[in-house]
Amino acid sequence: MLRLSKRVEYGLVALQHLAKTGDVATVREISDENSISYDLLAKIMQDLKRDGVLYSSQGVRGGYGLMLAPQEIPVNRVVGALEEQSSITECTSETECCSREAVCTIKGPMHKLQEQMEQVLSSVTIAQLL
Amino acid sequence: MLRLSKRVEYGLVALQHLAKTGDVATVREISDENSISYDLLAKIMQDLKRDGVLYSSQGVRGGYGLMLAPQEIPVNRVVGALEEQSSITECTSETECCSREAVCTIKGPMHKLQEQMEQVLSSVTIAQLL
DNA sequence: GCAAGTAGGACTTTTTTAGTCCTATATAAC
DNA sequence: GTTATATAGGACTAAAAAAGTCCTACTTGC
Ligand code: SF4
Ligand code: SF4
Repeated sequence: MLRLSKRVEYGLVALQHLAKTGDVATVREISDENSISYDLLAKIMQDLKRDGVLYSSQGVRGGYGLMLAPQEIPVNRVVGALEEQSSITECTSETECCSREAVCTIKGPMHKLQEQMEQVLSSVTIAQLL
Repeated sequence: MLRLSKRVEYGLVALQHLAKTGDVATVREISDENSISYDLLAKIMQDLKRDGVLYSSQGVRGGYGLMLAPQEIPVNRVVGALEEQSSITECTSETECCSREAVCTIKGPMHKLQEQMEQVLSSVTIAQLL
């Protein structure tokens, strides 16, 4: 369906929120203001932290903050951090692919298409969402 | 997951097949040569015909053929013909959207991203898969 | 000590995609 | 005009992925 998952969408919303306020925010704050499931967003924030886009501080008065400037966070980084697979087809590496690989005649072109998609996604940053 | 469905993938393979041979082919021929489920491909071909990309002739010695030159069939046309929804988010029209629309702050940017994706998809044609 | 936070495992539900099965209809060849 | 070979298409099942929920543990400022 060529659709971005809700995880990515929520992630972008959260990053936009942090970029806009320029301050630390708790998951609760972000989820409330944007009508996003708290539990779901909590996981997303953890993933973004793991990826190095966010830092966190635990305990009272804790929360999440941006590790990078908004213009340093391209959308494809968010996709990479939040989705298992972000390839346009089952083909990930040049070598292992789907069961039809032996007879497949579109693998090469698909990889090129993939690259172009990546480029679009990497050319847009959080700063452009403000 | 930002992934093209198998329907689109198989559709592209089939179109490539037709473009390569430049002749009419039956679903059986294409499905056999490319190890694609016959039933599944049959539906795909019907959809591509409905969209005007292919013509068909029924009965003995029938089959499917291209209605357009390979360079006149961009990938995004195939996507449009084979997938219900091809938008990057739930947002389709400018007006109706998801339940979070009232508080959503990324709708505009998402639409722009969508446009760029479309452009990539429309700039690659079947001719480039040969 | 306790309230406010993040960290994260395990799970259920829902939605989407992929794949199958069966029947009807058209037509060229004989 | 019968028959084999095609497309046309409805209905269904199975599998995979995404979305959402629930519960517990750990951290830390006050
Ligand atoms: S069909 Fe071809 S392009 Fe698609 S996943 Fe398989 S090998 Fe890759
Ligand atoms: S969250 Fe915003 S961009 Fe996403 S579907 Fe809802 S209204 Fe559209």
